[in-house]
Amino acid sequence: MYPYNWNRTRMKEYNSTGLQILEASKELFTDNGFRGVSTKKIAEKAGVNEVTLFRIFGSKQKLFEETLEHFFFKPNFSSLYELPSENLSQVLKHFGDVMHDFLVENISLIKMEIQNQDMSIKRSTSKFPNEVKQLLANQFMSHKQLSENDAELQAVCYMTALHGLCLNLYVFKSFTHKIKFADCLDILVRNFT
Amino acid sequence: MYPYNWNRTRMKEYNSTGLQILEASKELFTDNGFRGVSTKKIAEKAGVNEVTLFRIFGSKQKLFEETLEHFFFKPNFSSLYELPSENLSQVLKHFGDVMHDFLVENISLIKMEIQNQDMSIKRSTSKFPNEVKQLLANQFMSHKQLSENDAELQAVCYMTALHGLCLNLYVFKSFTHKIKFADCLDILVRNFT
DNA sequence: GTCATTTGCAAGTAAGTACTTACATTTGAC
DNA sequence: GTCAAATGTAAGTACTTACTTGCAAATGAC
Repeated sequence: MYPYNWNRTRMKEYNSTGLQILEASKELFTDNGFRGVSTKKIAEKAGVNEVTLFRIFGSKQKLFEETLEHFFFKPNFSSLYELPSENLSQVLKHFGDVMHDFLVENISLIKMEIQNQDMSIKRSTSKFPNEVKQLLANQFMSHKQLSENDAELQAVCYMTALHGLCLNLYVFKSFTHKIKFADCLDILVRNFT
Repeated sequence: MYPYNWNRTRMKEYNSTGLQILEASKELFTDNGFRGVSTKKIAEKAGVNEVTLFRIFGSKQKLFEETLEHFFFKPNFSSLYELPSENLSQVLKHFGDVMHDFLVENISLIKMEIQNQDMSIKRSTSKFPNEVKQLLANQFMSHKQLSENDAELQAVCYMTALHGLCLNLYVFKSFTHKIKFADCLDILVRNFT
């Protein structure tokens, strides 16, 4: 829990039946995408009658949105603002940890979103990047006396490097060898300092 | 054409009707994923009768595979082996260019594959990485006298950084500011040398 | 025990899906 | 002009889909 404020955007209340359905939805949508899942299968997996699903959520589309809403956590980047910013490598390390934990915590949501780019629900990938980039660029500027332009590029490279690393390790699972994130983060921090 | 040998794995011949269908398939599958497209719509877009589609390709699944097969190009990484390897930054630059061009050239295919992780068709993301990682690790070893382990980590970080950068720039389109790949590649090369 | 809420059950609707069959039309090589 | 291959047209099959309706059973607070 350490780097976050679990800051839900909205809080609808669901009884145990509704929660079972949400849980089943999350798993099935994650593995098969929106169109790859039928309400029948969701109900089955939730151990619930199909009609109950419609009574609670109204439609498959609304269930999908509610699933995202219910499981999606927004990281609190304020910890980056408050950072004891004497040491750039500490900043980058902390930033890497925050981003990593965020991605891991939301991995199934990210998969859901990747599988549904068409539905214009893109929280994890497109909402934060710009503000976070600026935040990180400021750190590069103050610690390495870079121009605004260079600092911005460094920030983009560092962020996307972390992003690509996590996607490859946890989503695409590209490498047969066991690669540890922590080791890679050390490398990145060293290279970017 | 410069970094590639357009090395198709198989070459089925299609007449203009078949090619129209493949073209329509590519666009529709890219935007909507396998399950988001009906054979009817593909036929419509191709300006062809639906039954013709089945006569040529047999099934929707086969059409999908044939679409991947037809548009997917495999980069020839032999140019990396033959590289005048005096200079690590040149190696990294060349490697970045190859990977960039490959990703750009195959962007719609990559989208198709991202949208169909369930179908176990993962060429771009999971076929090459291991061999390419080894290739790159060797360069790090010989140029920076790193241990095999460290060289491998550097290779993984560099590859995934490029991957993450391209995904963010061209697929997720994360940043509102116009960020140029070439500028970022310069940064990465510098940081990893 | 009563009563309202929640859930299950059975059946069904209207639409869409991949894919097939039979036959007619076009096309192009010879 | 002939003939075969390629394509179109129309219709239909068997299945799945999201979603609805009406009613019965269970549950739990009072």
